[in-house]
Amino acid sequence: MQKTKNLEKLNTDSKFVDTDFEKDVEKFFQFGLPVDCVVLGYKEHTLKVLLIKRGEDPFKGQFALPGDLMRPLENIDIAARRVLKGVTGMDNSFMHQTKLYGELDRDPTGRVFTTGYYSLIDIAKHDPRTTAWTDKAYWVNSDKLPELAFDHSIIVKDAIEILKSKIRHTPISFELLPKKFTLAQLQELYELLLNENFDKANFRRRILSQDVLIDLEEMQKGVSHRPARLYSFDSSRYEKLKAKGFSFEL
Amino acid sequence: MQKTKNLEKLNTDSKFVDTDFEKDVEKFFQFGLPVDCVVLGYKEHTLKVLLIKRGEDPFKGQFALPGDLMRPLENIDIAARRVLKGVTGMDNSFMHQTKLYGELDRDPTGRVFTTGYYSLIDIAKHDPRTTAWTDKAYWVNSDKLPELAFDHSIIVKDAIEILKSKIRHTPISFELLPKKFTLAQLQELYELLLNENFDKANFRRRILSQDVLIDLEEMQKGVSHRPARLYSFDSSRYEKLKAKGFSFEL
DNA sequence: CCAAAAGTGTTCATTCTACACCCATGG
DNA sequence: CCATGGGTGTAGAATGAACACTTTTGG
Repeated sequence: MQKTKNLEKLNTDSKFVDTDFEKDVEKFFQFGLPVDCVVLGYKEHTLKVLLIKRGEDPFKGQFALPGDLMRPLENIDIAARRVLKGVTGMDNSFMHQTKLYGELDRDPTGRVFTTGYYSLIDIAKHDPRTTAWTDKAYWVNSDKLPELAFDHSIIVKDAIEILKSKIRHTPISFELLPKKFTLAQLQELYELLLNENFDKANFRRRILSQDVLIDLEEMQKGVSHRPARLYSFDSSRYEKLKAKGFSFEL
Repeated sequence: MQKTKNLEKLNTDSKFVDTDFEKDVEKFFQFGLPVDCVVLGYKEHTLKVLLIKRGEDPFKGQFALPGDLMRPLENIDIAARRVLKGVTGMDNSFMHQTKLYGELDRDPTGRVFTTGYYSLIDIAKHDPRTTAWTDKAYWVNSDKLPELAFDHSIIVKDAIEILKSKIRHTPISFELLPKKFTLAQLQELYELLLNENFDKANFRRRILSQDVLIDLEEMQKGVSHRPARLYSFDSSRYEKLKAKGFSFEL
């Protein structure tokens, strides 16, 4: 896109209208609106990002986020889930939107927006190397990311930051675990994402004192040590407490 | 838009493609991508939202958020600022994006997305009733909102929730105050947004202990009581602390 | 000297931190 | 009976809440 000459003027003078530009409306918006997914995965206390290698220009051969155009009558969240399922084969994972990206120069082929999404999965259970994308999907350590295509590096950075802040101040962590989980699993997840170690005793007290877990009175089985107690998240209780001004912390 | 018959199928079966629908791509995306602004304002310890009365169908005569189509080569943030300036006359206020909205039925005229933005201003200083929008702009108490056009009620709710959570856990509050401010002004802002009262002594200690304010060694002038000390936010110090793992709280 | 708001000190209760210790299971 | 991780108790430090108090200005 060469028509950048008047960009500055367009974006500073609210009365300025370039008719050549206006004629391009159709062309620009024919590109549609994609979603790009930051699929985070953990394995052995490391946070990884699922990347693909682009098969086409622009940025051919470079790492990028998995994404796709939204279909004309497709819900945004559903488009994101479709992409996630395509790469990982997973259907039921949690998925949140970050924001809409639309810098003018983010795509060299024209005006293309994109909607950022993120999710988090347990790599051991859902290895994407069993799907259609097999030949081009890679797990890359989140602290050793190469430069990504488009503005995808920024999208990843934003997603990780948002997830970290959410996990501290909202009970999002429970969406990331199986329905029944042990406090040790929960602690592991927090330590992984916040990159911090917690004292076992203090961690359990802090979590339990918030009073949003249901003690299932059920035990782990088949482990060669004292079996752990299983809990589940009491979302209806949480909603009640929240309505009264309570807010989950840490 | 009558073609809703196949919507469900489209959104559950990832291989299903309706060619009639695909032909409508151009039409749908010609609507472009608007921004809608949740302009929050405070006055006498009350939080208000700036609404307009729609002059056209759909939802003619109903309250709605001020918004406008993004121009083909306009930056998203800049479009939001353009709208804010149109309604309030203000140029330099802070402004953050919430997310992209795109439910299929959010606009009865077709497939229209919108990008949510929010900002917060001091009503006393910037009364919008001096701008072009004069005849149709209203400040409405945030806890007594009528039902709004489109999905604007949801957009407002999301924006307020995000602002509240941000002000608790990040130093966003300083973007909302003048460069030089007193601790009392800061406290007032927190009390307003969180709808909670704080003990003066404890509040100041909490803020000052975070060590991100610069004491300007300067005093308020012309007040008929002991003049307050002026402070400013030390953003470079904050960035340094943040990089070391510190996070601002409350 | 009064009103009004700025700004400080102190006490007591609560919570947090660190660390030592006991418990239940499989092999 | 040992290794392994689950789970608890507690002392001392740090933090927080409540409230009384002092200070500085204009009128």
